[in-house]
Amino acid sequence: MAKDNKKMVDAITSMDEDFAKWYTDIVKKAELIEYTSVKGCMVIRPYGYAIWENIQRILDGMFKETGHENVCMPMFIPESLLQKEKDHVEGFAPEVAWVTHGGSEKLEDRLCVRPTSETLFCEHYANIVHSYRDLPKLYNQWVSVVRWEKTTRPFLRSREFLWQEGHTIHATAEEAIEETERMLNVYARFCEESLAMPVIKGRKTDSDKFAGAEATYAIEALMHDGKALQAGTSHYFGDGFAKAFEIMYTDKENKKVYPHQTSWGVTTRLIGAVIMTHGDDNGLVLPPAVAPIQAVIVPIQQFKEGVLEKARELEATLKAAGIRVKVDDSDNSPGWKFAEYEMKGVPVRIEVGPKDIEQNQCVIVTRHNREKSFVSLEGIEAAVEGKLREVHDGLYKAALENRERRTYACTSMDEISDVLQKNGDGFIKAMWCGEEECEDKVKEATGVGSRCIPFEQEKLSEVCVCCGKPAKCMVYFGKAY
RNA sequence: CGGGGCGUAACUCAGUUUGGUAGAGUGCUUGCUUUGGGAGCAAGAUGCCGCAGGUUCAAGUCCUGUCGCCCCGACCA
Repeated sequence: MAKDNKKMVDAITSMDEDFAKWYTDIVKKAELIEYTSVKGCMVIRPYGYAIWENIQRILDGMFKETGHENVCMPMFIPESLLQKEKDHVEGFAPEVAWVTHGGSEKLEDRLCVRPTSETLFCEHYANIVHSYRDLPKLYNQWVSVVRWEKTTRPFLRSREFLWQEGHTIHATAEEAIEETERMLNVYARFCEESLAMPVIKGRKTDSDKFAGAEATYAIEALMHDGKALQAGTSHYFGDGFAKAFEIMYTDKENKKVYPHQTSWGVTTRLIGAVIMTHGDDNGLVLPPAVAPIQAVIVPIQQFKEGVLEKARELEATLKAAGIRVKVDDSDNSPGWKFAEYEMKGVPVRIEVGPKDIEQNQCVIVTRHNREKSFVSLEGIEAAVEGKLREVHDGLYKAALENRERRTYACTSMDEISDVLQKNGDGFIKAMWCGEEECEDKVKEATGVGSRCIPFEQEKLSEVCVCCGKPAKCMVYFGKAY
C-alpha cells in the first residue's frame, strides 16, 4: 500500500510542494485540456468539456427559471462601435484582437473579436427598444470571447474562453439593481449547491470595477493554496451605456427616457475553481452535480463468469435511476483503474467481484476521503445517491473549513504582514476608509489586494487599517489568481 | 510586458560543453500468463531533435530570428 501510494504521488506533483505545477499536472493528466500551437488557446477535451456542459445545463436552467432568454450575437465588433463608451473601450482596447483583412482586402473599419458583448447588445437594444412595453429584455448568450492576455493558464486565464454573458435592460434603476443582485445570488447558489464551493458575495471597490459599470458585484472563492479567485461577476450599468449608445424608450407619461442595464457572467474559469478547491494529491475531485461520470464500476476478476454481467446489470440499474455511470471493462488491472478514476475525480467507485456477487453486495469507495464500505445490491440506487450526497457535503465542508482556517481579521498593516508571513496566503478581513490610496498602500506594503466589500459586514474596529481615519466598511483582501 | 527556466518518440528525459549513423525508461501493438491499489514474460512499431534562416564537407549540437510551454512579478474573468 505504501509503495503504491508513492507511485501515485510520483505521477502528480504534490500540491504542498508546488501548487502551480500540481494544477497543470491535473489538467493534463485528468485529460481536461491539451495545448495547441497558439498561446493561450487550448483544446478542451471531452472529459473537460463534459464538465462545462454540466455547468451550462444547470446554470441555463436557472437562467430560464428567472425569465431569461438565450440569444447569439456576432463575434465581430466594428472599431467605431467599440469606441462609443469611453471607459469601456479604455478598459478593453489593450487586450482585443483585431481583424484587419477579409481575404486579401484590407478592411476600412477594422473589426475587433469580441472581448465581451456590451456594445453589440447596446446596438441591438437601440434598434428594438422603443416603448416601456418593450422592457425588460432579459437576454443571455453562451459563446466564446477573446482577450489577448499576456500570461495564460489553462481555464484560469486563456486568450479564448467560453462563458455566458447575460445582458439585461430595464425601465428603472431599481429593477436593474434588483436584477444585478438576483444574478449574483444565482451564481452563489450554483457554486454552493452544484460546485460545493462556498463563496463570499460582495461589491468590488471602484478601482476594481468593470469598465463602464456603475457598480460591480462579485463572488469570491478561496482556493486550497489560500489564493482568491473571482468566480463570477454581475454589473450594474445605470443608464451610462444607454446614453452612449442612444438607447431610449417612451414611458407611460409619453416622455423619452433612458433605460437601465446590467450584465453578468461566469466562465470556464469555474472549472479551474473546482480543481483548485477540491483537488488533492491523487488528482481531481469533482462535485457530483457536474462530474461527467458520477460512479465508475470496476469489475474484479472480470474474466470470471458472471462478473461482467453483474457489472452491466448494476450499470443499467443506476442509469435508470438517473446516475451518470460507467463500467470500465478494459483489461487494465483493477489497481490501475482505481488510480485512473481517482485521477479523474470520479466521486464514487463501485467494485464488484466474485466474492461480492456471492454475498449480493459491492464495495463503494468515496473519492474525497477514500472510505470503503460494503453495500448490499438490494436498493443500490439509493445507496449510491446517498454516497454522492455524502461526497458533495464532504467537499463543501472541507472547502468551507479551509476558507475559515485561512481567513484572518487584522487591524493594522503590520498584523496583515505578520499573519501572511506566519500562515501563508488567505483572506484578510480589515476595515477601510474608502480611499483608493489606502487600497493601493495595503497592496504595496503587504501584497494583498482588495477582493470585495462583503455584503455581510463586521465591525473589526472604528478606523481604516491603513490611514487610521474613520472606517467606512470591512473589506476582504487577498492574493488573486 | 519585465526577470528566470525549457522545447529531442505518445509521456518523462539523456545526448548540446568538445559538430561526425537518433538514445533510455515508461507508454503503444501482438501473444500467453495475470486481476480486491498503477501486473509479468516474449516479440514488435514509433522521430521535419518546435519552426525559419545562416555557418560548415557535415548541425539535435554553433550563430540569428521566430513560435510555444512552465515559474515569479505587473494586468485581467
